[in-house]
Amino acid sequence: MASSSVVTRFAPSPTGYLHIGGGRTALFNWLYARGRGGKFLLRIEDTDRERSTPEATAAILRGLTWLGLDWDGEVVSQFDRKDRHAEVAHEMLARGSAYKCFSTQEEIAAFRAASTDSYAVFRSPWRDADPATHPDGAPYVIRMKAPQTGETLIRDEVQGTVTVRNDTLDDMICLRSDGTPTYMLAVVVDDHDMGVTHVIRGDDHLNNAGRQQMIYDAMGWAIPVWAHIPLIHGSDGKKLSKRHGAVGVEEYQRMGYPAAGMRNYLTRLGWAHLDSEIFTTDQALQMFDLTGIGRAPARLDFKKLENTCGHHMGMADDAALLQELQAFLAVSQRDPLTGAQEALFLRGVYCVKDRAKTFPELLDKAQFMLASRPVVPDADSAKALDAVSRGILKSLTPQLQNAYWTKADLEAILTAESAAHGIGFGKLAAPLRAALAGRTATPSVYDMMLVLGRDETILRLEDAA
RNA sequence: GGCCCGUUCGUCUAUCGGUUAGGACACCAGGUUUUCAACCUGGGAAGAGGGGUUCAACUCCCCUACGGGCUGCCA
Repeated sequence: MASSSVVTRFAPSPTGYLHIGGGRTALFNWLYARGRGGKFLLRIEDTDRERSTPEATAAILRGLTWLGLDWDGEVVSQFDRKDRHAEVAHEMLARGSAYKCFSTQEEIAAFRAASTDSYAVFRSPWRDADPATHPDGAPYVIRMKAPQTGETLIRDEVQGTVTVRNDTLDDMICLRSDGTPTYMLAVVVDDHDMGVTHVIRGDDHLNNAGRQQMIYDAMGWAIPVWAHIPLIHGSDGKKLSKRHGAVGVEEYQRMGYPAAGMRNYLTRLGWAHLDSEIFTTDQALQMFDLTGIGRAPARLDFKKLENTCGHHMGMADDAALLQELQAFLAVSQRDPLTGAQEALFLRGVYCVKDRAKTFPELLDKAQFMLASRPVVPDADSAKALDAVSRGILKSLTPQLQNAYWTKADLEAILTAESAAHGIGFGKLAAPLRAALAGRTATPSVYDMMLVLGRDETILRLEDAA
C-alpha cells in the first residue's frame, strides 16, 4: 500500500542544541509520516568529528521528545556507517561513475588563486586519467564523475521543478583522502539504505539535491520525493540567530510554552490549510500535506506563538497540564509542586488555565491556591484592606461558617452583604481578593472560595481582618 | 562573480485567470465585566517596481530591485 510505505527522517548534525528551524523540519517530517501511517526515522549526522558531541545529540533528543516527536527504531549514527559509505564509493569507482583524484589541497588552492574568477569550478586532471599513470601510494580522494553537460532536474514538492546546469557543478568529493565519507555521499547512502521515501529538509539543501541525484543515478537507486522547505527567519526577516532571541527548542520549554501550543504554532509557520489556525495534533496529522507548505521564509512572531499557546493551555487536560507544569518546574530549576499543592491545583486549574498562555503565567494566576497562609497582600491589594473593609470581612465570616459552599449560595451571601453596606459588589470583591490572594488581579472571588474551601477561606479572611 | 530559490495587510497566510483580495495574530475604537484575562461589535491595514500575454492577472512570461541559499577533503 503506497500510503503506508512512507518513510521520512530527520537528520541533524550534533553540533549544538536543537534549533527551532530544525524542530520545525522534524515536525513536518513527523506529521507527514505519522499522518500516513508511515515511519519517522532519526539519524545523527556526526561525520564531522571535530564539531560533533554526545551532549549535542542528547540535547537534540530532549528537544524532539519535548515537542512530542517520537521516532521509529534506533537512532542511527552516520559515523558508524562509514564503512558502508566507503563501500559505496568504491562501487561507484568500479562502475566507472567515480574516479581517484590525486590533486592535493594545495594544488586546488593554487588553482583557485591563479584563476581570474575566484569562484571557478575546479576540474580535476585525474577525471579521465589512465589508472596506469596513478602515482603509487599517494593519497587520493574519490570524486564523483558528474555529467558536465546537460542539466539535472529536481522535482520538488515544494519548489516545483528546479533546473540545475551540470556545467556549474564540480566533481564533488565522495570519499576523503583519509577514507572517510563526505556528507554528500553519506546522506544519499543512508537515506537509500534506511528506505527513506520522502526527504523533507531545509531549502539550504536544494542545490545539493542535484548532486545527490547524480549519486542515486550512478548507483541505480530510486530518487526520493524531495520537499525543500524555506528556513525560518527572525522578526526582521534576516536569518534566525541568537540576537532574535530564543533559537533553541529547549529554550522555549524553559520559557514555559506548552508543547501542544508550540507544535500548533510551528505547524502553521510556513504551512497552511485554508483558514485552520488552532488545531490539535490529531487534526494536524489529518490535514498536513506537502502542498500546503509555502515557498517563502517565515518570520517568528512571539505574539502569535503566545496566543496559540493560550488556546492550547485552555484546551488542555488538567492532569496532563499538571504533569507538564511539573516538567517545566524541573527544567527551569524551580521547586516542584508538593502533593498537597498538586491536589489543590487539580481542583482549581479550571479557573486559571483559560487565562494563561505560558506556565509562568499559569503559576502566577494559580498563586492563590498554591500559597500558604498567611497571605501577604502586595502593595496594591493592601489598599483595599482599610478599616471599613476589614470590618466587612469580619462580619462576613460568621455567615460563611454556615453557608452551603456552592457558587449560588456564596453569591447570594456576598450580594446581600454588599447591599447591606450600600456598596457595589466590586467594592466587596477587592478586599476579598486581597485577603484570599493578596493580589488585585485574580480569578473570580467565587472560584477562589470554592477552590480553597470553607476552612481555608475563613482563615484567610480572619488573617486579613 | 556564477547558479538556484523566494517576494499578498506590521506578522503568519487563503486565493490555484474573473472575489468588495478572505482568515488569524498584533493594533485602534466601543461594549460587557468583579480585578486580570477572556469575550462581543466595529475599524484601519496587502498583491515589491516595470514591461508583456489575455476580453480579463495577485495568479502565466520577462526584466529590475530586495531577501535567502549553494558555490569546502562542513553538514
